[in-house]
Amino acid sequence: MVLLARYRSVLIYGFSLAVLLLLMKWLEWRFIITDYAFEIYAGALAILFTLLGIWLAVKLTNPKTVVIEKQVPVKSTDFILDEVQLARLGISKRELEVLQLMAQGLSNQNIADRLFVSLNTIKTHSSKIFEKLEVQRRTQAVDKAKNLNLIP
Amino acid sequence: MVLLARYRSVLIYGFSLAVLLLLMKWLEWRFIITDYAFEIYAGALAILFTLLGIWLAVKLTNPKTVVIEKQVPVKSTDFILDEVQLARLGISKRELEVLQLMAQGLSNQNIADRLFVSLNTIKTHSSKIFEKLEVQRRTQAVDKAKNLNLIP
DNA sequence: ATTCGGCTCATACTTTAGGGTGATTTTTAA
DNA sequence: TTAAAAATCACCCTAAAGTATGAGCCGAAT
Repeated sequence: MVLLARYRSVLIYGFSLAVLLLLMKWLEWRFIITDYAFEIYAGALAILFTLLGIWLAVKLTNPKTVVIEKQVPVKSTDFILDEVQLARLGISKRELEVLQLMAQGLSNQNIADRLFVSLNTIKTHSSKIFEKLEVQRRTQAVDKAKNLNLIP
Repeated sequence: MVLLARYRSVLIYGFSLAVLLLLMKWLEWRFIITDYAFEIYAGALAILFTLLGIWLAVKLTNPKTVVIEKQVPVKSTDFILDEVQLARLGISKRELEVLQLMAQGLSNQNIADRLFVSLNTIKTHSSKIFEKLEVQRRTQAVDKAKNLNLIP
């Protein structure tokens, strides 16, 4: 049934063709086609089938898909670490790691557990981070680090 | 000249039509069109002009455009407060204010000074914020609030 | 081989943050 | 106007964060 619906246009076209040929036959019987009338007949036929062809084409043509890029504000998932800043401030890999976890709201104890080191180690890292970022508190560090593109 | 280019297809069609009519005239002169040959002639004409019509339609039809919105990440400098979330969580104006300053790395004492209230007041606000955001620390609160679009 | 930076850990101490409770005063909305 | 919500503040106590200092370990560079 889907096939029938899909090729409905083709069927209609075929049916129309048959009807037209019958019509032509009838016209042939009805009038004697004279030489001068032939061009008119052929012209009418040409126009008719041209229109039929156009109609058929329009019906069957698949719509061309045009991709239009619409600018949609998306929370930029892309983050590019500013390694220049990182080097400039002299922040080590481990310190950056701590900074990232800090930004996620983890306590020093949490971070220590996560990295399998002692609480004191994290405290030391934190202190160095604060020194290098020239801040006093972790919330400041996180804020500044985000602005400097050190963390997402 | 643009017009000429635009309607080139139409011109070609018209030219083809003229050529075909001439051909028909020549054929007429060449052979005596007998009754039995007429249907074949008409059929060929029909098919020819149908194809011509299809070709014409395809050439002239403007492509049906289907707009597909492609999400392009744009760095969103703009921040729109999610008031729905704010209402859902029951966070008051003052609390949001405190939250914003908290996100900037200010200590409770700093915030108290900034808002001309006592440290205890800020502590109370903080506690309520943490309750409503279901967090334990200010760093968590800031992180969560940013994800919920409560603060920039 | 030795110096140096990075990572680790510890102890001691201070400051800040956070939890709990209770209370007063505005402000807002029914 | 009156009840509810918001904002204010205090006191006490605990937990977490931050400061200061010293030290051992290890790998890379000189």
